[in-house]
Amino acid sequence: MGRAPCCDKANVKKGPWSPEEDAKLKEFMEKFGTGGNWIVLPQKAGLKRCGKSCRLRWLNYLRPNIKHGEFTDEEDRIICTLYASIGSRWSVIASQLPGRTDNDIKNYWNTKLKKKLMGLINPLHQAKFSSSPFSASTQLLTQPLSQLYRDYNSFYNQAAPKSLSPIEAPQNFLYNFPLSTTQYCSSYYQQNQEGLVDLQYNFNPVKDNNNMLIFGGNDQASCSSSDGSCSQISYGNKDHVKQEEIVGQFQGLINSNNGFHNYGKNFNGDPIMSGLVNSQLQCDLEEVKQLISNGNDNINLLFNDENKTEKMGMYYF
DNA sequence: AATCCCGTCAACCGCGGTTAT
DNA sequence: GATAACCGCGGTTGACGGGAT
Repeated sequence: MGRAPCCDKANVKKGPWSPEEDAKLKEFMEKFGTGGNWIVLPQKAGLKRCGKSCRLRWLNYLRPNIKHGEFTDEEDRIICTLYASIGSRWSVIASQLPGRTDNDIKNYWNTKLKKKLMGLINPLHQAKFSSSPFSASTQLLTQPLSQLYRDYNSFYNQAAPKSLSPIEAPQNFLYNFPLSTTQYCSSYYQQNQEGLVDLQYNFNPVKDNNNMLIFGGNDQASCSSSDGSCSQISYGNKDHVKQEEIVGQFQGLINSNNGFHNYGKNFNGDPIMSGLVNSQLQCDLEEVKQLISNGNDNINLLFNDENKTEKMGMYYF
């Protein structure tokens, strides 16, 4: 024998909530809280609703400190970064955005943010940067990372030096990418004496023991969740690094996404980049995700100012 | 003015893990 | 231990409003 049914399914109201229902629920919650049981709440509060419906209404709309309205650029950046790292775990993403609900973020992603990103990387825009050595074609690249770095600087120093402001990103940044549910790959980037970017990488069969994703160095930002079940996410120190360093990171990330197993060094000892860089950009969701993932923390480049499209083209090739 | 189309978002549905009986 | 509800989550739906035709 199990429990008694939670409610009389035939006698509960469905559909949009009326202001009167909202008022009842809000008043009850403010006086008594859930009491740890959503199922009996509607009865006590005098609502002809299923407890599940009450819970949703409260969490997504009525509870205090809910933020409605436009998402900020910073919020955009966080959503993109986390989506690239952990996928559609909206509750975890929501835990990083105080006042935002998972439902809100999910809707925002599906209706706006995803399209925004796809629009930014459309072929027309690609054409604008077709002279970039990084957007030339869909091809297999096997160049030393340092050469890519030089090419990139050479190109963009001529093309648009003024629009590239210093980029905020952690230095010596440790990225963790999910390989599977039990395996993560870490890629580690540093600037060497010549100002070029070396790449170190290793495979960690140790996903987080505590469901923790680590995005950076030593400093951590705390995380809390409305339901107490949050996965923890910490960010590293936010040293400023120069554009050149970002380039190195970015190259490495592309490589990461095109197959970790191909990672390696050439005969000269230079890290090589191997894998397809797709300039056709037929953007389905997975590809948007991949593109975000390529930029990873550098996604903040997209949300810096009015010239978002301009910057997108520069950094996504 | 009527209709269609599309974007938005609140709410529902169903699943998987957990918990009470 | 078995059963069935609870709970939280992510995917999907459908009502609504505004713009286009």
